Amino acid sequence: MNVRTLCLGILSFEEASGYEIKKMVEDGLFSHFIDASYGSIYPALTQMLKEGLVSVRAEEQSGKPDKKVYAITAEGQRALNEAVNVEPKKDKYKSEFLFQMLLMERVSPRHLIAAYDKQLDELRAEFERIGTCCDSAQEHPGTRFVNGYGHAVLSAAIAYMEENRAGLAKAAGDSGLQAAE
Amino acid sequence: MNVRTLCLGILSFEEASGYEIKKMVEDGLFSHFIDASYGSIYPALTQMLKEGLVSVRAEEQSGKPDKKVYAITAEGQRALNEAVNVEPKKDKYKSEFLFQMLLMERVSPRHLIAAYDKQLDELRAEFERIGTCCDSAQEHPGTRFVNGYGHAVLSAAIAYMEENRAGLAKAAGDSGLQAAE
DNA sequence: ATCATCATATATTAATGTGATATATATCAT
DNA sequence: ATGATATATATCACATTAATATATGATGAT
Repeated sequence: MNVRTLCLGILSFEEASGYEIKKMVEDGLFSHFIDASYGSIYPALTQMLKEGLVSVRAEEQSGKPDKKVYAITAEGQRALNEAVNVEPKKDKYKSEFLFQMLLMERVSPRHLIAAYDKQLDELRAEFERIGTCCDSAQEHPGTRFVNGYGHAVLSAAIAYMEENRAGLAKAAGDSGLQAAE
Repeated sequence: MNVRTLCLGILSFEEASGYEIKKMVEDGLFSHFIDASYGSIYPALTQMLKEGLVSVRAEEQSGKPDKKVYAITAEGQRALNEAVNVEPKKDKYKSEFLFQMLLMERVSPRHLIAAYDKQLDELRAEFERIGTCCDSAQEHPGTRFVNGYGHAVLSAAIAYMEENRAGLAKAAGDSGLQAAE
C-alpha cells in the first residue's frame, strides 16, 4: 500500500489539507498504525489531483498561509475500493528502543533510563489519544475495531514496561560500568 | 538508526553472512522489531568492510555459492557503542491490515475474512518464534527483555483478535453488501 | 523590548531504503 | 523433467524519509 491509498483513505473520512493529513498520521487517530512524511504526501495529492481522484479548494486564512483543502472524488472512491480489496502485506514494526534494549550492555545508564522513560511516555500518550476518541467513534465499526486493537496492545506494552521499570535501574547500573558514557 | 548500525548490532552477537542477516530480521529473533532488505544490507556490509568496521572471510560450501561470513572488528565495536548511545527515535508501526479494518465497509467479506485469518496466523507464528527461544536466551538480559516485550504485546493482540473473530463474520456480511467484490 | 521557539502551511531534495529481479546451484516432490 | 523451495550475492528503479527552505503569527523567555 502506498501513500496515495493512505491519503484517499483518510480523505474518505473527512476532507483535509496535506498538513492536516500529516498531523493525523503523526499525532492523530491514525498515528498508531500509519506513517507518511510531507515528502510523500504532497506529491501524492498533487498527482491524484491531476488524475481526478481528489479535488481541491483553497481556504483563505488570516495571516497563516492559505490552506489547500483536498476532498475525495467519485473516481477516488472507486480507486480506494479497488486498492483496499487486496491481501494486506505483513505488519511492520520498527523499534529503535527495543534494539537499544537488546544491546543494553553497550548503553550508558543515563541513556538507557532516558530511553525507557521516553518510551513509556509515548506509549501512555498514544493510549490516552485512543481513549479520548473511543466514545465519539463507537458508531463506526472500523474505528471501533482498530481503537480496540490499539487499546489492547498498548495496555499490554505499558503494563510490561511498568513491571520491569524497577529492575532496569539495577541492570543499567551493573552493565553501565563497562558501557561508554 | 540506519541499516549499518543494525548489521553491526546483529554481528555483535554472532558473525553472519548478508543472507543470514536477512533471515534473522525476516524470520529470526529480531524479526519482531527490526526490518531490512537485501538492497540495504549488502551495500552496508560492503561499505563497512571498506571502512574497517567489519571483516570478511569466505566460507566454501559444497555446491551452494560461497558464503561471505562477516564479523565485527574492534573499530566496529566502537562505532556500534557510539551509535547506540543516543535518544532512540519513536517506534514505527505500519499495518495494512488495520488500515483495511478501518475501511471495512469497502472491503468484500471474502477479502476481510482472509486478511483477518492471515493476521492471526502471523501473530501466532511470531508468538511461537519467541516462545521457542526464550529458554536458551534466559541468560542475556537484553534478549530476555525484548522477548518478554514481544510476548506481552503479541498475546494481547492474539487475544483481542480471537475475541472479535466471531463478530467479524456478521459485520463483514452486513457491510459486504455494499462493498465491491 | 527583543529574541527564540513553536504552530500553521506548502514545497523541495539528498540520502536512504524497499521490492523486484537477475544469477547460479542443489534438493525435493510430483 | 518440471516446478517449487532453499541457499547465496548483487543490482536498480522507484518510493519514502528526514531535513531544510520559505513565510507568518503567536507565545513565552530574558
